[in-house]
Amino acid sequence: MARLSFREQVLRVREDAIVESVNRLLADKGFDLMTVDEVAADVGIAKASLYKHFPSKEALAAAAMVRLLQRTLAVIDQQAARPEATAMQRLEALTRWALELQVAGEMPTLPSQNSSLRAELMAHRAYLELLLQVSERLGEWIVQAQAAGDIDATLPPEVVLYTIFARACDPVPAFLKAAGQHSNAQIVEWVLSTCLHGLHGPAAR
Amino acid sequence: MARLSFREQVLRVREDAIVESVNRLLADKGFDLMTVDEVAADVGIAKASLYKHFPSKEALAAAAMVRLLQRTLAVIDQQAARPEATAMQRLEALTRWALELQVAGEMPTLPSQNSSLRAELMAHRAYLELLLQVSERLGEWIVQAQAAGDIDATLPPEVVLYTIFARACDPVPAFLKAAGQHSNAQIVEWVLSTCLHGLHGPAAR
DNA sequence: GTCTATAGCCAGATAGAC
DNA sequence: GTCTATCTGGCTATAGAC
Repeated sequence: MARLSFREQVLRVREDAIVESVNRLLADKGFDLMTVDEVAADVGIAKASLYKHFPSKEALAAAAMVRLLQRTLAVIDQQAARPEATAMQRLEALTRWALELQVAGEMPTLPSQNSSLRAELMAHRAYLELLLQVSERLGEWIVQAQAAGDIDATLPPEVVLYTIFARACDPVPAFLKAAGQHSNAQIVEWVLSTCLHGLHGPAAR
Repeated sequence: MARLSFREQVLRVREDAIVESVNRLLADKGFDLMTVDEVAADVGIAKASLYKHFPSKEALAAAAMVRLLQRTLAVIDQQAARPEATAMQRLEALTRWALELQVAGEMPTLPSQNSSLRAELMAHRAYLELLLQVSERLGEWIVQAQAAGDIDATLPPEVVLYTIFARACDPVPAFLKAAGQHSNAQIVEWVLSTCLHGLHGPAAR
């Protein structure tokens, strides 16, 4: 890989700072309530400068989602490197990581309804590529976990995949945090338990 | 109760039509993407006339939520009238009803992040009153189901309550509908199963 | 590439006649 | 209470100087 010039490194660092701000603001207020002015103010540059780096608000959101998917893949790699772990344990670890990210207020979430945003995401190659990679690698583990009897084999793998994905925007952690009576770790364990064992709980197993 | 005059009845009917439109638009596009112009056009009146009935966009959303909670209470009453049913069966029936409403595209959902909306809801007495009623009546069934061993007794009842509430805005049904390969009834059963028994499924019971 | 200043647009809310 | 026409503010995006 070619070495980056100093100018390019500066550029890269600045863009990282932008995407990190976007990530936090998306986690905080969501796409519709996040304004480009806020992002610029948070990064500490002028709004017009922002638009030199990213052509639209949608592109900002897409960049934040790409960053999230890259981190997700890193966690997947990390779990894949545990030879002693079962597929189910890997899926559980990934889901726990996502929930921890969420209770820490660092999980960006996009409205699935906004059509201009959807259009831009569906045209974003890096995003689609990463989404496909994540889906495929989780898909393998899901099938393995079903074969091992750890996941209900009558569920289509896509149902399992979406159910795991949905933990990233589960409103339950936010509600429990708002109540203010429980630790983040406790909240994560409860939500993870209801995801894996349902309301009935793991008692009978 | 005093009989309503003819004028009052007309008013009531019109407001019902407004709230029904809001309900569908909220289910369709969500609060942020729903415009007051659309609501007016959908009802077939001028925007200014809308504002004679409801003082703000937030008030429109609140009215839709009040309607939803009233219907929820009606379903709760209906379940309470089944003497042979267990608390768990009643909770399950209510959750199934909510999921059916969602796949039918009739479940209004509000962004939990919007603060002006939250403020207006928290100041809306009828809404709060109904929310409290629903929570208390479900809370009773939850405690009973825990005592009967149907729900994990180590979960705080509020965790169970929020988990059930969250089925109303679960993104999984919408994703599965978008895939277009499954019937609405099948989708409801899968999501209900993952809610009650988790990914592991009911096999071991 | 950074800034200040502003264009252009859209949506929530209102004025005022009827 | 209904309408048409308009106000107002905030937001995305851009022009143009440096």
